[in-house]
Amino acid sequence: MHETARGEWRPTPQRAAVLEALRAADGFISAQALHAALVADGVTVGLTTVYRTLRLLETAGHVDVVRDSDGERLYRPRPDDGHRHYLVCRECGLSLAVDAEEVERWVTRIQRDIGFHAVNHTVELTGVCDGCLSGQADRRPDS
Amino acid sequence: MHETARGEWRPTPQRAAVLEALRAADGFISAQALHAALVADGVTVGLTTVYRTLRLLETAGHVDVVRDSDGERLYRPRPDDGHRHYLVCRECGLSLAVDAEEVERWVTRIQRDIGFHAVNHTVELTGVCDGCLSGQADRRPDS
DNA sequence: CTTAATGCAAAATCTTTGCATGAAC
DNA sequence: GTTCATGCAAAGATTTTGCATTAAG
Repeated sequence: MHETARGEWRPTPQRAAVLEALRAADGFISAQALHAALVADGVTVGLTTVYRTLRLLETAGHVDVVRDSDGERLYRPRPDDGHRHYLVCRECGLSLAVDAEEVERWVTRIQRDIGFHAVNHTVELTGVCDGCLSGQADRRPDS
Repeated sequence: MHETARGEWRPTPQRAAVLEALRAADGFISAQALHAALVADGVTVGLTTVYRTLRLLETAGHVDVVRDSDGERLYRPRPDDGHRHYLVCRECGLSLAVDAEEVERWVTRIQRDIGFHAVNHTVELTGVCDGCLSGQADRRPDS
C-alpha cells in the first residue's frame, strides 16, 4: 500500500447519486424510500448499493440515524456542526430541528453525576404538526 | 356488554409467566431472550405468545420499550409512576433510572412553542459504567 | 356453550452476504 | 492489470398473521 492507508474511497456515479438524493430528500428517509426515489429518477442503482453507501456514511459520521416505530432505519445528512435533534411529524414526515441545548447540558450532568463514561444519547420526538391536525385521534401523548 | 367494556383481559398461566419473567430479568430484555428464559425455566410457552403478551403490555403502557443497535426491541416493566428514562451500560447492561424532569419540561415547552400535538419522546442514554471501565476503547462519545 | 388464547408453521419486513461481472485506479 | 464497487439472488433475523386446537368465563 503506497497511498491512503484507510480511506479507500472510490467516487462512483452511484455513490454520488445516493448522496445527492439523500440531500434532496428533506427530513429523514429510509434506505428503501431512497432507492425508490433514485429509481424513479432514472438512476440505475441497486438496493444493495444504497444500503452499503448509507452504512459507509454512517460509519464516517456523515448521517444521523433514527428508527421509526417499525424499527426501520431513517437517514438524514448530518448538518456539519455536529449532531442535532428533530421533531418529526408522524403524519406527513415534516421534520424540524429543535434547540436541544438543555438536553445536551442535562446529559452532560447526568453523565458526571452517575459516573458513566462515553455516554451516547438519542432523543427522538414525534408528534402531529398543525397542518396534519385534521381528522385523526389514535395515539395519545405518552409523556 | 355487561362488564368491562374494553379490558378483556384473560389471566392465563402463560401471561403470568411472561410477566414474572419480565420482572425477574433486571434491566431490558428482548422478546426472544425472554422466551428462551421461560423455556429454560421449564415453562411451556410459544414465542408467538411472548410477542403477543409484550405487545399488549406495551399498548397498556406497562412496559418501556427501547431498541438496541440491531433494532431489536427490548422491554422492561415500567415502574408504576409513569414512564422513565434509563442510562444503560453498553458493556454489562446495568441500567439506572435517571431523573428526567428537565427533559420532560423541555419536551413540553418545545411542543408548545413549535405547535405540535401529541408529542411522544424517546430518550436513550448508553455509556460505560465505572465497573466496566477496564480495558476497552472502541466507541467514542458522539455528543 | 361462547369467546378468547395458544402455538405451530408460514408470511412479511428490513438488512446483510456470496459471488461473478464490470468499472476505477 | 489489480483492486474495489456493483447488483442479483439467496440467506439471516425479527416480528406478525392464519388457522385449528385448547382453555377460560
